[in-house]
Amino acid sequence: MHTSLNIDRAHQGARINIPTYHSSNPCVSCLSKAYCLHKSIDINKLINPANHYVQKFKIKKGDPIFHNGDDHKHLYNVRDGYVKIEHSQPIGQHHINQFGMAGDLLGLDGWADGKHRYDAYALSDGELCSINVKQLHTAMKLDPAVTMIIEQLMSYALNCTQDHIFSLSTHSAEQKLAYFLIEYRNRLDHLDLRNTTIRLPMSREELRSYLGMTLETLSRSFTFLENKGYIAVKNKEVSFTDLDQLEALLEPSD
Amino acid sequence: MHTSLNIDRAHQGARINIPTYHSSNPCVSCLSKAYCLHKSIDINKLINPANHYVQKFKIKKGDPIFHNGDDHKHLYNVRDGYVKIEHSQPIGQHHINQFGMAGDLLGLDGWADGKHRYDAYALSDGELCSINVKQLHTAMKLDPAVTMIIEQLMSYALNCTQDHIFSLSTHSAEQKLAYFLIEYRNRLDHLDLRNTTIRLPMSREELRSYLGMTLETLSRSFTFLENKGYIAVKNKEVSFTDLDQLEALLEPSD
DNA sequence: CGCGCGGTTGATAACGGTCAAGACCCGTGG
DNA sequence: CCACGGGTCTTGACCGTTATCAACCGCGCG
Repeated sequence: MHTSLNIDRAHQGARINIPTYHSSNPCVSCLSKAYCLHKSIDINKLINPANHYVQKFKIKKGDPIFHNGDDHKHLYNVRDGYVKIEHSQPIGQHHINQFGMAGDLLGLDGWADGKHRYDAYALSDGELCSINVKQLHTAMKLDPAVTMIIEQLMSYALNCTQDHIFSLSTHSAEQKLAYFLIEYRNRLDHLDLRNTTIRLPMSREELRSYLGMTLETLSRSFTFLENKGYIAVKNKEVSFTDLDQLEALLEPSD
Repeated sequence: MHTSLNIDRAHQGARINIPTYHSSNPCVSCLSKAYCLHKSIDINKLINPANHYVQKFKIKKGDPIFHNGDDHKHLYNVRDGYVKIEHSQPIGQHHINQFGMAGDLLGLDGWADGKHRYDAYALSDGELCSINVKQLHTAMKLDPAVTMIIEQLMSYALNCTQDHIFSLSTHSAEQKLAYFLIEYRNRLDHLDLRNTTIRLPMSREELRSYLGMTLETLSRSFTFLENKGYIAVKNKEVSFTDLDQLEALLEPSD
């Protein structure tokens, strides 16, 4: 089935298990390393002091991470928790264009002209790694593998947004929700957080914004999928009761 | 694997005609240089033989440039003419996610996993520069400025797709068209092709796909904008008769 | 307990999709 | 040069999906 293949392939970045070492470098003992931009870099290189450009810190639900207009001094890698990336409109309107989870790289929007275009907020408590852009450039010179990873991650990010565009421009409301749920679940799968029940970290309002529909239509789409028996919804908990049928919804109608 | 300076033609089957390699660097005499990824690189560095990774070639309307599944061996910079980037669906359906014009860099989709995800075709006769990715990497090591440019262009591309997402998820059909026309005109402006009348290189069907609506709705949106007096439409020629009002359409309703 | 907030459900209207027909454009060939 | 034909584009009538407006539910909290 094509559409699901699409989803799967979009998230096929080969994720490698890297054995743990011990050092003062936060990356060396990082449990999320396998999902980070350092995933395929020789771990020994990270012990090099020149590569100490990563700093980890905790975030609490609601904390801002960066703002539109801020200087683009860091990239951020999510270690734990969930974040949203949104575009603030003048009249108090927001449009969310990304939900980030462990392993996602944030802040690529600022690289074009040195300023962030979007706002990022924590949707839950969590932990981030900030990556100093200047020092990252130094590391890129020292180790071409870092450059490769960054390129790949940016290309990957580009492909994800293209998938989003595809969904927005071709799917119905119910299909958009189904597509989102499947894709979201797949991303969790890759983090070994697979479960038949997932908990959505975002409110209906935030999801509405991401999917480009109204609150009411989103709510009706949830109940539609629930009545069909494809999912079970309890507030922010979603159980996948018939994944095959849910995916079948996305097949081009005959 | 390509280590020679000659442009390889390892695409499957006959693709595009790449002429034999000239001794002089095509960038040095390139008229489109100002819109290219080399725009802020010292031109003298381009004369360095190690930087001879660019090959220009002509394309004719309808020519494929790359295909989904192709190895990602080149990036392409548009010198002249117009191209479309589309995603082919199994059942003969296409979804266009980008229209490229002079100065646009194509093929970033393949960097994530080494294979192109999309198809690119010429919408008009034109001229492209193919940039060998391997040799580009060499150039990036030699000159960090190249790395910076690539990063910036990828970040810029990301931001453009985010703008597209924003339009798709918040605008009405007429607003989507207005937004597209304004943005398209702005891009032409940057190429010093400013004119009150522009000629769209794509068919209604192609534009329909890009904007995520039906042919009929697109057509009606054109006539809506025309009846309002904001534009004048004659086939693919569009004149901007009241740009201010057209832009006012995009302001959040009062 | 009552209030506020997030979420759901219902009735109605508007927008956009669908189906069908007609107009226009343009290349081809008489 | 015009007539023809096929594809592209536009217009019209109708219908389905989604937005809008409004009421209601359930839960947490002061």
